[in-house]
Amino acid sequence: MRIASWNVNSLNVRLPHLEQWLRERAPDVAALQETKLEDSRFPDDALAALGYHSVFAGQKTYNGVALLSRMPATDVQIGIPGFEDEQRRVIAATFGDLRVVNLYVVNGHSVGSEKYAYKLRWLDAVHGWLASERLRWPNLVVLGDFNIAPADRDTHDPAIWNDDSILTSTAERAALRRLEGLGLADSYRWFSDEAGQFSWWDYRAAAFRRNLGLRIDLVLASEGLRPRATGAAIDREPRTWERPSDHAPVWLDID
DNA sequence: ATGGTAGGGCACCTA
Repeated sequence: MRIASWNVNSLNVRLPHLEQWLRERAPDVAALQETKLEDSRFPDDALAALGYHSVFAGQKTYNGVALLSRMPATDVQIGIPGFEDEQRRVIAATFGDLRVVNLYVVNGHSVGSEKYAYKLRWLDAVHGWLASERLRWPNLVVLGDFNIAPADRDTHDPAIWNDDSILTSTAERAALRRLEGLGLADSYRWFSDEAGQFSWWDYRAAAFRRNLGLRIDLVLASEGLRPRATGAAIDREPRTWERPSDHAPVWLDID
C-alpha cells in the first residue's frame, strides 16, 4: 500500500501533472495540499476516471486539501475539532485499518510575525487533536506539507536555515518533535540517513537545478507500522516537468 | 543580492 503526499500548488494548473503521476506511481492514498479550489470546482470526475475516490476541503485562492484513494474514505474529518479556522488546511479519513491525517501546515512567513504566532498556535491545536487520534487509531499516518525541515541535514545550508529562520526555527522544530513524541516517526528516516534529500525548492534563483532545497514534506507514521513499511521515497521527477509544482511528491510503502 | 518566480486574479497577497 502506497501512501503519498503532494503539495500541488493549484490543482487547477496541476491536474494534468497529477493525472500523469497517478498513472505512473499508482498510490493507494494520495494527500494533496494547496489545491486552491472551491469544492464546487474540484475535479472529482476526472480523478474517478482514473479509479480514485476524492474527499476534499477547499477554498478560493489559498490553501485547500484533499485525499484521493482507491477505496472509499470513511470517518472524514475536516479541520481540527474545536479549533475555529477559516483556512482549509486539514482533512482526515479512514481507509481500512489506517487512519490518515492530511496537513497543510501554516507557512508562518517569518519568525516573530503574526503568521508565525498563528503557526505555533495551529501546531499546538494539531498536537492536542492528534493525541486523541493516536489513542483511537493504532495505525496512524500524519502526512503533508509540514513547512518545517526536521534537522540540518534536511536543508541545503544550515547557516541560512538556522534557529531564527522560518521553516527551521527552534520553536517550529520543537513543535514537530512534540508531534513525534506522540509515537509518530518521520518514516523517510526509516530508510535513509542521507543529507541533501529535499522535497521543496524555491521557484526563484534556479533553486531546483542547484538543489537548493528543504525537506519539508513528511510522512509521519505510528511506530507500530514500522515492521510493515517496505520503502519511502521523494519523487523528484514531476519537479522536472514543464510548469511544475515547487514541491515533489513523497510517499511511504507499507504491506 | 531584502532579490528572485509562480499562482490567483487584476492590486497585491501568499509562498
